[in-house]
Amino acid sequence: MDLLEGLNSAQGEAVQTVSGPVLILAGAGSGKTKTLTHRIAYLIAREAIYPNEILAVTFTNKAAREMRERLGALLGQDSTNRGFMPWMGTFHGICVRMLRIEGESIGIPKNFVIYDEDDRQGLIKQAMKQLSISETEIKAKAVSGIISSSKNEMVGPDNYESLAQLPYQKNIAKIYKKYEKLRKVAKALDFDDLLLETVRLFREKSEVRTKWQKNFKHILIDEYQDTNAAQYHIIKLLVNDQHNICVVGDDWQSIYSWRGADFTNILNFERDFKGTKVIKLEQNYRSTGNILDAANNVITKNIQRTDKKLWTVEGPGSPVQVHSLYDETEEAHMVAERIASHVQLGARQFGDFAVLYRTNAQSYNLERAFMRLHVPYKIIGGVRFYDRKEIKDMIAYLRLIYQPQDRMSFSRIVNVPTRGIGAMSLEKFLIWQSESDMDILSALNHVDQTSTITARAKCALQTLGEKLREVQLMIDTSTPAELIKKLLDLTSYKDFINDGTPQAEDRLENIGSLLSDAQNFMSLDEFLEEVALMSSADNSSDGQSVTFMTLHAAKGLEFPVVFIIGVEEGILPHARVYEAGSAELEEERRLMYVGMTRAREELHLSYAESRMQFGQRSYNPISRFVTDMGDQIAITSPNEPQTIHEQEFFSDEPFAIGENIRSAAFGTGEIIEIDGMALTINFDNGTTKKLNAEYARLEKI
DNA sequence: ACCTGGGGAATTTTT
DNA sequence: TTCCCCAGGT
Ligand SMILES: Nc1ncnc2c1ncn2[C@@H]1O[C@H](COP(=O)(O)OP(=O)(O)OP(=O)(O)O)[C@@H](O)[C@H]1O
Repeated sequence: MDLLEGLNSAQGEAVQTVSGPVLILAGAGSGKTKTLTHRIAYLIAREAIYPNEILAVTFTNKAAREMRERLGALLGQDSTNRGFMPWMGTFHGICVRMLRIEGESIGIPKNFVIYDEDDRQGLIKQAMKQLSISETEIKAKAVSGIISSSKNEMVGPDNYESLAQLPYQKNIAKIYKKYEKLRKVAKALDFDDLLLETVRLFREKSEVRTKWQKNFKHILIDEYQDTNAAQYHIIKLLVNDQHNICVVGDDWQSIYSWRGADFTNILNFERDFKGTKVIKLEQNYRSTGNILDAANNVITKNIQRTDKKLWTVEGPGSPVQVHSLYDETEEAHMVAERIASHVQLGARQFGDFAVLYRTNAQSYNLERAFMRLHVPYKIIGGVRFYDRKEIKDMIAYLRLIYQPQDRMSFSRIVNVPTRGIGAMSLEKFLIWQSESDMDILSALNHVDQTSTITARAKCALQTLGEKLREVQLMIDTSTPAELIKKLLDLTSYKDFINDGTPQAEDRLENIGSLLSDAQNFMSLDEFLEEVALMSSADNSSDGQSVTFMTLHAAKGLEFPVVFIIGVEEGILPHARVYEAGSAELEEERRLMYVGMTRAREELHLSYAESRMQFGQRSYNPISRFVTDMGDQIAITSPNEPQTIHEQEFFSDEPFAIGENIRSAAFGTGEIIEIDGMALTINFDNGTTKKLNAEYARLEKI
């Protein structure tokens, strides 16, 4: 297969410039990701680079999976055969692999566990308790945020302490230190540590660094505009003197600065790597002209940005439509109804649609409306599957037997199901355990040696210890699924969740899904890694349902028809940025831009004149971004006759190729092609016209 | 130690 | 509106 097939000349150049640093700085839908994928295939097939000598970084696991699939297809290989695959994944995923292999040299045990946001907050609470800092003073959530952003800027606890000025900050410094201490005892790394410790590994162990520098002959990074300081350092440490690094990105689409991402990384790339070949891709293959124009009008209002041109050979297509609705219920209803009608018309599948929003809470109304109209949907993001209570409980059991120092997992499950061990006993046990030199499991087995705990609780802890030990002995000889089954059995967990409430059934079902999920893994560490790193954006969408997600989660995706809801002041841009400053407002604008450029053929924006927020009705004006779009947009108000026409129209049968129709403007003719809502019609007067089925008001004859 | 209900806070975005 | 935390009763 010709690996340059289907690429334009700039893309081809990017693929074939195999040595030296390459920067592909290009706008939305210009084929950056596609180019990157072809480049990897080209390196393997033409340049005879071994797959394991290539490091490819994507933004989500899902993007990595898709890239693997496309790569497999290009190379004629099976994408599930990891042997033929490069090192591919998110920064976090790659760091976990690296630390599992090399971490011991800097004191990280092979079986470290990964702490998520909940674990981190839990551990912070424990740290605060030990320091007698009350949660009414400082909230654990706030501390977590500060620790996370410090880590992303590579500010450690000592460093933070020296920077702390206010008493509030000094308290946080104390908590930060304590947290780190507890975290290390628990043999756990939090999300940010994965990056930070990898930096430390390469800095402190030059022989490890040299080994991997030699190994990775080519490094490729997608969505480079959203890399943070730690990630930047990892790259700098890993690139060898050949400087075969290719990064791809678009500063207009940087939307994660709140997480420490810094788009100046991409702007400074040329400075970082001398002799960089810069390739610009300017042709957009995704969206129609009107969508592109409107998006461009929004983004060019930003001051902090590079200049880029984007053009398309597509026609203007239908205008961006702005819908004004009475309230959020009507808004959701409008979306559901329009999608149902489009599909009923026969031109689209449910999977062609995406509904995007600024905050997760906005999906609630959508769900209700879609359920009412029986329109199938899938939510990407929101509550992760692995974040459900019952799932987290089972994972905590697994984690504890995998890493018997994992204090958070133990705290979570010690009394789940209830076995008569309260907060008091737990605290006493943990104090005693941490002063002994036993891990938690051994301490449970020897709990009779302590005198501070009541006999009743001791007995319960002893029994728990025996059960956990029994499962732990099976680790090396059993699959994750078998371990889960054993744990369910020993703890009677199913009886515990089957409490007769209506949700019990869902929970049991979730446990079932967990089991079947686990079947795909051979070893516990593999499974736990997947669980920890799987993000909410990694859910798969299918062709049979409409996709709901946040604007952030939509990055890198595309859909024929996109709805963006809640395009109001206070929501998009979000009210939180008003006081924050112009940089934050510019990021909101980029978010709008990202959302708009996901659409291929149709883009609908909607806003509600009134909206229920916190049980209070609020009235938000239309977003400034809409005003900025220019005049190529069509505004629909709820009570104008247009809506009524649409209703009448949508009750019609779908159009089909070969049917005869009558148009008020052009007379009678025959449909010769259907592309979404665009109908190509051969009129009897000899002309051929492309008309939008929604506007042209065609009548079947 | 466990359960229940009342009161108050909560929503930006996530690897 | 929903969820989470705490107080008080059992
Ligand atoms: N040379 C080409 N010819 C035809 N279609 C192309 C070409 N290059 C890319 N495309 C198509 O354009 C669309 C966008 O490509 P891709 O997702 O790689 O863009 P991108 O630059 O990564 O976009 P974004 O930055 O918005 O995520 C895809 O559907 C892809 O198949």
